[in-house]
Amino acid sequence: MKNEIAEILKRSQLSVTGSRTKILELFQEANGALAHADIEKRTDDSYDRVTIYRTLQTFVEKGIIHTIPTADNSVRYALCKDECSTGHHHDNHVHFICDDCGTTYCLDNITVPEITLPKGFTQKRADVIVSGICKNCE
Amino acid sequence: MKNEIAEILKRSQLSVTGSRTKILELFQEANGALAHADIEKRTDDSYDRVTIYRTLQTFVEKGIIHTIPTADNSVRYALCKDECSTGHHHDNHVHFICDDCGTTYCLDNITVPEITLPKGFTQKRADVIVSGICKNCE
DNA sequence: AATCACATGCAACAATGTTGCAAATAATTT
DNA sequence: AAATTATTTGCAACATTGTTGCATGTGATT
Repeated sequence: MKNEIAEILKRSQLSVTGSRTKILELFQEANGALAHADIEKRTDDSYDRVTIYRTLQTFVEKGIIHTIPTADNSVRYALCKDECSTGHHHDNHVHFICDDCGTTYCLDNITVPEITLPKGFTQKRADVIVSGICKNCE
Repeated sequence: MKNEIAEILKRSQLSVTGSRTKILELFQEANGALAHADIEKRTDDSYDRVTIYRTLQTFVEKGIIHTIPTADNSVRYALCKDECSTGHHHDNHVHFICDDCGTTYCLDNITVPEITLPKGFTQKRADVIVSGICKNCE
């Protein structure tokens, strides 16, 4: 719903614009993560490359999306679930990247196991990146 | 030791050259991970940028170093411990990235917890990226 | 020492990301 | 509803990062 998207933007004190609405829509449709290039393709060059970069940056800052670490140098973004934005939890994520089709899944229902760090280290965030073959490619 | 480094290279069927020796040395000195840019700096532009790219690629292929997933778009590399090259284990790594100084630590002594994936997903590799404040910056 | 295979450097290119600024659009005020 | 203000966008220019082909140089092999 357009209205829902507008609400999300306003809640983060962002102006409701065409590009932001469209990009948020894309994230809601995609049930995986998106890279900058994906967004460029799926918007048919309606928006400037720079605008997309800035929109993604803004969304990350506002906690609407989060980045997913990858072993190659391709940054991917995914929608944050509610817990992300409320901040009432450690920023923990489990992601699965398919070696075959490249799709990135957010496994939100899986909790990140506790990790005991050496003395002197303080944990702020933990990401688990599992790679292998996904359910569509097996 | 130069000899030890030469041994590592020969074992992987690689010619022993200046750049490879130097870059391997850097990894042994650094007790963290290195990015391409770090290596460029620490070699004082003695080697071409392309050579460094290719050397890193080769090292990854031969299992001498491995990449570390990061949330920003900076690929980092770290030396593989013996288990990496022998291949007798899952490719699992726990890394710690300091938000303050940016140093990346390989926490080899910490084991990656088992993660139960949804049906249809097959795990090949798992990386845990913990970020926060390291022992030097606390 | 000569040959062969491989590694390197250079040049050129491609992709990705950043910054400043003027024009356009959204939000706010009157 | 129009005018003002604040914010966002697009363009241009640039910076960084990574890739490829090819001639030259160096390490390995005989």
